[in-house]
Amino acid sequence: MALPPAISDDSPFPGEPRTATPDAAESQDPRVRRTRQILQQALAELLQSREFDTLSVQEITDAAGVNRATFYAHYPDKFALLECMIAGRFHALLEGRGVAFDGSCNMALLGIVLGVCDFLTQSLRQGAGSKCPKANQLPPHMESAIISVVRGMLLDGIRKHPPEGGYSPELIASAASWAIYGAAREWLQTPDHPPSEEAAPAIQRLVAPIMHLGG
Amino acid sequence: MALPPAISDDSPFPGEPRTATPDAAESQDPRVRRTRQILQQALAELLQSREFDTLSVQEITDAAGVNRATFYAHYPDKFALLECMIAGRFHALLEGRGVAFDGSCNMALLGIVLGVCDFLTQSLRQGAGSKCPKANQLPPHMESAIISVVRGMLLDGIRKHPPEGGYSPELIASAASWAIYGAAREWLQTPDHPPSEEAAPAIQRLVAPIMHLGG
DNA sequence: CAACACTTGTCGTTTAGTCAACAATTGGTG
DNA sequence: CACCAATTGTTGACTAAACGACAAGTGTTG
Repeated sequence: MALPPAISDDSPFPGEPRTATPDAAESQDPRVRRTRQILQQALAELLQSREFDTLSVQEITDAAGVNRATFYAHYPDKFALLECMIAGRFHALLEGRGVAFDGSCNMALLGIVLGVCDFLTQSLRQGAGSKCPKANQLPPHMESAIISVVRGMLLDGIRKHPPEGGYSPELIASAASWAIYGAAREWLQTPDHPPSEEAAPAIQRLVAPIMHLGG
Repeated sequence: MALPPAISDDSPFPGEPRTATPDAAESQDPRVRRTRQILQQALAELLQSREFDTLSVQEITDAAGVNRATFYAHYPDKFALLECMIAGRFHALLEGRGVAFDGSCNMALLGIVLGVCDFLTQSLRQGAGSKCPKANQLPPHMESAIISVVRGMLLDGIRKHPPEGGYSPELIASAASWAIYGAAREWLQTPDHPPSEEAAPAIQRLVAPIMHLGG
């Protein structure tokens, strides 16, 4: 297997596999939680010194102290593990900041945008040791994982406070999440870019019209 | 069960249970390594804010994310867990300092004595938050655990370089380990005691004659 | 080309961990 | 005293993980 599988279906839970596990909801079993967390932790540590593409499933499971067959009981391949790890960590970052669609939608949106900017920054800083072919750029698997999480959170928010423009929540969420990521990426690659606290509100105002379509 | 079970038989491995597990050697299975480490870690964290006697097995397993029945598959009771935790951490301290009976026996003995002094000091510092009935004193379970580890290490050393006094290695190891602990305890309770680097050589010279009996 | 070392998924069997229930014990509290 | 709530070990059924082996694919080295 050389190419990562395409991301198509809706992401069920951050940090939890999409495929390969028939469990619809997140697993209650402590054993399952444990092994998945161990695997994600091991991957994160390996990524500090190694490039993702050079890692084999065997290496990951060895580092995790988990049997290789167990890996395949949770993730279809290493790309799925990477996605779940990214999603889980990004979700944790937002949760740690208390970002949620409880109060103002605009505040939540701003929090998400700021989260994307900061998460992107720290992800690039971490992988600075490896010699990337294209500098200041995340591997595509990571990008799609982040977008997927953002889309899920926006979808939650839209369903709590549905707009009235006739657009499907999925369409709005997809458009907005890709827009947020693209803008954040553009901001980060700009040579002398302002701090995230300054850029995020601008991006938020840029994307807000998509969210409030017809509202 | 109110009183801890007596420590009688020889300790097989530091950080590993003595009883309740039929495994003679340390377990190879990653699962049992994991659970034991998780349980010991959970106990260590709970001890930072709670007194050992007030902890229930349920609380420990809850903190560890391990089922209560699993606890009893590894340890006969919470006292055994405490012993294994202490033994494991003390053993790790010595290993981190490279203390072993490879080269000079006197150097190894000095390292062990120094280890006991420092381990005792840091153990008391950690439990400083809890209101101990007798200040500057470890609960008896911890004391016996430390002595047990020291005895095991001395036994290893004696068997590598057996003295010729006709005494059994077990007797020599027991006498020396209790002497070391007693001396270190006395040193620590002395009001204006010197630093461990100063006290350890003195204790070592005190105990050395026991070790070299007839050699 | 063949030989080689390595990786990828998958499978069946054995073992460890989970979970709910159990009787027995302990420690208050009215 | 009786009552209640919590803790202690233990059991049995179910499930996840470990382990070894397997066929098949991928380089790469001579």
